[in-house]
Formats: sequence, C-alpha cells, structure tokens
Amino acid sequence: MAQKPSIPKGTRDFSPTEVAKRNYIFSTVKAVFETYGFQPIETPSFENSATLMGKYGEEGDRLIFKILNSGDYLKKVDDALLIAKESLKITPRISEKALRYDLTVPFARYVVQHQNEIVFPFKRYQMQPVWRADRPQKGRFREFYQCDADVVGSKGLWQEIEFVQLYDAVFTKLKLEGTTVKLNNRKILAGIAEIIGAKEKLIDFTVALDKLDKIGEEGVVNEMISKGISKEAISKIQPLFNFTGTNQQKINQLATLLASSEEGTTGVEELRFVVDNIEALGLQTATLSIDVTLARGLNYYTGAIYEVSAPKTVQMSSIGGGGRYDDLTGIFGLKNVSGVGISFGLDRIYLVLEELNLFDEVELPTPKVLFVNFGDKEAAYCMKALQKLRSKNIKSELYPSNVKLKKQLNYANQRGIPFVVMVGSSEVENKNYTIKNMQLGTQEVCGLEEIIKMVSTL
RNA sequence: GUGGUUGUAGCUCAGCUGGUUAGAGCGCCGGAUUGUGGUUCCGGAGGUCGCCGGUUCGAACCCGGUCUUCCACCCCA
Repeated sequence: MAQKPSIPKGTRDFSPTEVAKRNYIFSTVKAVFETYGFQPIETPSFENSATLMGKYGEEGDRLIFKILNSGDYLKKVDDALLIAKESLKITPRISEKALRYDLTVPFARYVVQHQNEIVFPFKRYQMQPVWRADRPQKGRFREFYQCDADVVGSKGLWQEIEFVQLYDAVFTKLKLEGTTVKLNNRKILAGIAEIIGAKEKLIDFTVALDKLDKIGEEGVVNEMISKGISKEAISKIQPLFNFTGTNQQKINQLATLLASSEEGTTGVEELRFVVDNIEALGLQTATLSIDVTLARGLNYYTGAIYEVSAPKTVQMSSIGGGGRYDDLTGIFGLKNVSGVGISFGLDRIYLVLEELNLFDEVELPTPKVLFVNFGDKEAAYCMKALQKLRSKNIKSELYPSNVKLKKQLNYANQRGIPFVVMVGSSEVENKNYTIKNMQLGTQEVCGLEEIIKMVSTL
C-alpha cells in the first residue's frame, strides 16, 4: 500500500523554476556582498547545544530544533527526572546537538575558534539555511535561508553607513524599489529607559515600544503599565508616540529628550553621524528612516539597529535586519570584539518579488537543442555532434530512447527547447542534419557549423 | 506555546438538510496522424473523500482525536 508522501510542516520543495528564481536573488546578494569586500564562510547545519542555547532568550530556546542523541539515550537519564516528566531538565541529557537558529551566533563561535587565523576586521558573508520550530505562517517557515554579512573587530561607524548602502544596492539591483531602511540605536532605547527610571526593564520596555504601529499608543501604554512601568514615567516620553518629521528633526528632538542621559546622548551622536553621512552620500531607491520604536527581539544588539521593510504595497513585514553587538564573542571567551552585521531574508524577498512580478529576467537552464533518437546508429551519429556542441557550452541533449517522433517533439515543446535536430538514415549517409525551429515550425538541412551558428544567436 | 481555520483525482474545485456505483475543468495516456509538436476531434486510466476512532439501518457530510494548510497572538527573516 503506497502511503501518501509528504514533507514536514513549514518546509518546502523547490521546482526548477523556483530554484532559478531563488538563485537569481542569491547571486545578486552575493555579488553585492563581494563588491563591498566580504568573503564567504560556511558553518555546520547543527552545533553543540551549548553553543546555541541561552543566546536567543527563553522564547528562542523553545524554538531551537534539538537533535536526539544516538544510541540508548534514555539509559543515562536519572529515573527521578523521567518519572517527574521534567522535559526541560531531561532535554539537555538526551540532546547534545541542535540545528542552528541563525547565522550570527555560529559566526561568533567561528570567530572565537579561529581567532588566530583571522585577519581583523573580519568581513564575512554567509548564505545558509536556518531552522526554527515556529508555527508557520505567510513568509514564516521552519526551514529558511538567511544571507548575512558581518564585520567584527571594529567599532567604526563607517561600516554602519556602508551597510545601509549595501541594503540599498541589493534592493536596487533586484528592482525592488520603495524599500525603507529603518534605523535606531540601542543606546537611545537605553537612554529613554534611563530617563523614565526603567533601566532594569529595558527589554520589556523595548518589546512594548516595538508594537506601537500595531497596537497603538494606548496598547503600548497599557503593556508598559502591566510590566510595572509607572504612568508618570511613561508621560515623560509622550513625544515618542507621535514621532514624526524629517530624520534631522527627529535627531534634534531626541537630543533634547535625552540630554540628561549620558548613554542616550552617545546613541544620538552615533545616529547623527550615520544619518548625516548617508544623507550626504545619497541612496538609490531605498528610504532611510529613523524609527525609535524599532527594538528587535534579539537582546545582543548594543548600538545601531537596522530593519528593512518591503514597499508599502505588499503585505510583508521585515525582509531584513541587523545591528551592532559589542560583545557577542564574549560569551565564547573573546572579549572586546565589536561586531556589526545585517541579514537578508531570502524567502521573504522571494515572496515580495513574486507578488510584484519582478522576476521577468530569470532564465531556466533549458537546453537549446534536442536531438531526436531514431535508433542506435543514428543516436551514435548524434552523440558526436553533441560532443561538439557541449564543448562550445551549448546546452543540448539527445532523447534517451527511440520512441515515437510525436512524443519526442512533444517533449521538446513542453520543455521549451527551441531547436530539434532530426537525424535519420539519410542524414547519416549524407553527413548532414535536419534542424527544426520549434517556434516558427520551419526546418532545413544543414551542417554542424550552421547549427552552432543558429543556436548561438539565441 | 494559545485561539481559530483548512483538507474530495496529478492540479483547481463542485458535491443540497447524512440516502444507491463520488463529479467537472485542466493535466496525463492512447487513437485519428507507424519520420513531424503546439490546434481540433474521439477514446481511456486515475479517488478506501487527510488519517484513526465513534454515532447511525446508512457518513465525503454529524461527533472526538490526530496530522496538515492558512490566519491572529507570542515571537520573528
């Protein structure tokens, strides 16, 4: 009995057309990364659990796919734990490996492990799949690709400026116009928290603020109050709830608001430097926008925070994000290595390009010529011609078996092969070929050189 | 993790308040046309109605569970 095959929740198969489109995005991103001086590395799909666990907060830990140990893994577990059914305590004993959750933490691990071979500042990019045990939704999968570029070993703000340009360059190349690069700085958020006396509640505070455009001012205020932030404190940051104007106006407002916070003022100065320079250099198709509500869940960011949103016409939230982390390698024992990086969400970019019909120039690797198979003698003659064509990098093939001509032509038709070469006994005898143009329906007898010429003009 | 939603042929979907052998279009295969495709005409194959269990004389339809789909929350690319 044949069981119906299926794939796990949140995973996908990719057809030849889809792969071609995905490769188009990949190669575009890759080319821009390399233009900006980044070099590729790769890390394993799974890491030791200890490397990943605890780096993404409680929520993140829950979403990490754990890999069961091999062998009789339950033998080593205390009976007491098993009887109590304490999954959280049992998990680390029966699972010592886990699928990577993002590319940044494995990269930090890589930097620490290879610190003696690396030339700093180290600029690497990485395009590999990551896995999250999330509930799938539109643009949310359990297996998806991230394309990351990071620089570690430099605190320079010029790199932060370059990343905004890099985003702009990639989306311009993909003809995806109207993206918004949102910019914020963790030090500004910390400064705000300091001003309202909620320094210890920075995470709760930023998570609440992040939801402003979704649940509105009232919702955010309510959430903050429920997290124990006082009403008077919240009223101090009232201006942030209606934070409009040009980037320069926003910076000036923030400077005033945060004047009494040292950290906040540093954040404003960093933001000012980045924004001033980007505005002086100009962007092609993206818009730079300061967004103080931008927090991003990952708590390892310490400075600049980026997020890219798709053009407003499509319903897709974030298609990329990143930021500065001053001490990510610290957890692995390498102190004082500042890093900054960005990430592209390949799968979401794909959905956006698809929705906006921006894939027109993507081409499948379709053969240009099909040789019809009329029998072994004729096929042998065709194979010699194929060797010639292939040595000239012309995509070509022989129909693998001697079936009805109708079927072979239909095959060429369905695959969109533009030329069919027919070699029967008379062609073998006369040392020539009959080539048929499938679009025009015309055909002629000619030599191999003419075939190469005809096909090459495509 | 919480709440809701979806599942019928390879694909897109019909199928009335539970009632005989479950349908269509597209696709597929064959023929008209044994060395000439895309059009047309004719014929054909293909479904234990997601899976397991229950209610009923009788279930694609009702009930429970489970998996899957999509959505909201959480979180995030």
